Amino acid sequence: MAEQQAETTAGAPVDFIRTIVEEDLAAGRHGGRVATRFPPEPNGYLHIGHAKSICLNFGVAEERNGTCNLRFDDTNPTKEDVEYVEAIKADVAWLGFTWTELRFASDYFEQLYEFAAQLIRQNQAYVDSLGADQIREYRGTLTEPGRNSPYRDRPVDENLDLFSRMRSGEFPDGEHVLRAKIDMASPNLNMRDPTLYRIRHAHHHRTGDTWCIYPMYDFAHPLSDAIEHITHSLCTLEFEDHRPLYDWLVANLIPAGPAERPQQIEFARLNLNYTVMSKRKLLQLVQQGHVSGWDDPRMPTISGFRRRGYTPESIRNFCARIGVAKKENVIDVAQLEHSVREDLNRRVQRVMAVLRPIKVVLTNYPESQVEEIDVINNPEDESAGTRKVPFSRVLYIEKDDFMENPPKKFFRLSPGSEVRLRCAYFIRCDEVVRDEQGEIVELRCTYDPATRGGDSPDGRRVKATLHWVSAQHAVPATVRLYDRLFSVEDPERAEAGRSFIDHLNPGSLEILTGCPVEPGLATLGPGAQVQFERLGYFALDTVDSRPGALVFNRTVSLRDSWARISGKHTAR
RNA sequence: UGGGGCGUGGCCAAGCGGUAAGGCGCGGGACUUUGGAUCCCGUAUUCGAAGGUUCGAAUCCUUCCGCCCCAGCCA
Repeated sequence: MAEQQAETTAGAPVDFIRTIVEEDLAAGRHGGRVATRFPPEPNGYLHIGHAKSICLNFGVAEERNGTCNLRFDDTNPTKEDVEYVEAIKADVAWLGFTWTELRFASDYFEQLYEFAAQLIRQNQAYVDSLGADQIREYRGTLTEPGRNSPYRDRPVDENLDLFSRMRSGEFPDGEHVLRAKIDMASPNLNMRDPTLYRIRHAHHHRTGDTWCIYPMYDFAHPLSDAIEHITHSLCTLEFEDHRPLYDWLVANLIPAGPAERPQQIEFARLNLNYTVMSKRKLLQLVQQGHVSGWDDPRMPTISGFRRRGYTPESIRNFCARIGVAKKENVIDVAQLEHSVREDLNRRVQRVMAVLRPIKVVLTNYPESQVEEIDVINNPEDESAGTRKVPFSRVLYIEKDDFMENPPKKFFRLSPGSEVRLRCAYFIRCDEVVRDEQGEIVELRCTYDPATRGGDSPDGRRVKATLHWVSAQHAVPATVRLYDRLFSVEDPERAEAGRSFIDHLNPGSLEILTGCPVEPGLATLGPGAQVQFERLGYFALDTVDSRPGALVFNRTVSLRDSWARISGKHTAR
């Protein structure tokens, strides 16, 4: 009973695709095998939307002891590049998945060519010599049926001859195409004699100049799935109308019985608010220099999130939480941010850094004295222990941790009030020093020697604890504060005369220099992740940070209820 | 106006004829040496709408409404 319950709980499908997989398994289809594939085209970097697909495909396979191939859909040489295949492999691996086989659609070009020839022999494909414009005209419209091409009834032998001459390079681009012979009157436009092969005299990043005809996605994909014995071919909703073609090709070229053929199942792609997700638009951001590259920490790319300080676990948890369904969706970025905070909170060390410093002088603290204060590394993890942080007479605290005329809900430092310096002492502000312009330059305070460690023996309480850095021991750092790339929820929404570029958030990157951080940070390695106490999670930049010149990227700020109370939404 | 999909709280999402899970967000409280974290409590008399079937409907039927996708020799 308990055993059975554990089994149902652990094995319960969590979405409609897993339900289908389970039913197929129960029905004994595919001999109890589950085989999926993640099929990116190497024409750009992977983004968070791909992460959803990756988690689904690899996840379903893992759960069912199945296989999942990484297959590059490299059928259009003009848009693709090895740079992208390498980046994609790195991103999938970083997310923590291991592919069963690494494949390329181009591995199958010869087999695909044979399949095409077979279709011709079966009188189910023909070489059309209409131009692209004419083909479009003949296709008809959404409401009107198409017309047969005058070349539709070419004899099989002529088609075979023409197709082989297309392959051998006898014709220029666009002269002929190979089309499936299906039904020009079909209400589904994808079935109106879809193009299977086109001539492209282009260099392919893997096959070089071996080929000058390339298969279309609609032809290559189902057959590649069949070649790899894929059982469940998961893709996004816009391919729903292509399924009849997928099934037509498999049924006519693959001997397997219906229950053994690969099955295409569509799910809704991921959309996130305050960003754009299409490769075309991301490419535009890169090419026009609105961001520093595909891995700019503001980009919704896997590499951008990685550089920003996101962990693979946080992205996988995010994907697990948003679910898989067929409804168009727009996920709130807050959901993603929640996932990183949750993960970083339990694993990352706390550290003190002051972003916008104001000097505090402890007038009753001995001039040359330095104490090594024990500071807690991670209150969520006792085993993380403590570290020594130098404390002295002159310190820096955060500028907005002080207010000369505080509103009632302000608990931090103000004239006459007492606060705690984290793990150190209680201090009280006695005097505010200004320069000629009236700017506050220094706070003169007194500390209570009896409160060392942060507790008062007399039971006195304070309402706030501030982070601090000893001025003479501080190491300067550059800190990059990232905010959402776009200032509107849906930058892609069509608006007369406006492009998504017009919605870029001018404040998406704020760079702070010379920020005093505790000396221990000088030894952190690239990519190291920490929490700046009371501020947020930060990661040492993997590209620009140097041992003597630290550069931190803010991954995400801490939740800040004071910001909500005070109405200041610019997270510090 | 043809075809294919989808409509459950602000955003996701379970549910599949027996009387609305969960997460994010939001609001309130407890606790707190991060105004962090954690912990409580609250947040849809109602499932796009209207009819119908049924003892009983988010779940079945009918009609209507709304949104998305398709006319690449892109994927």
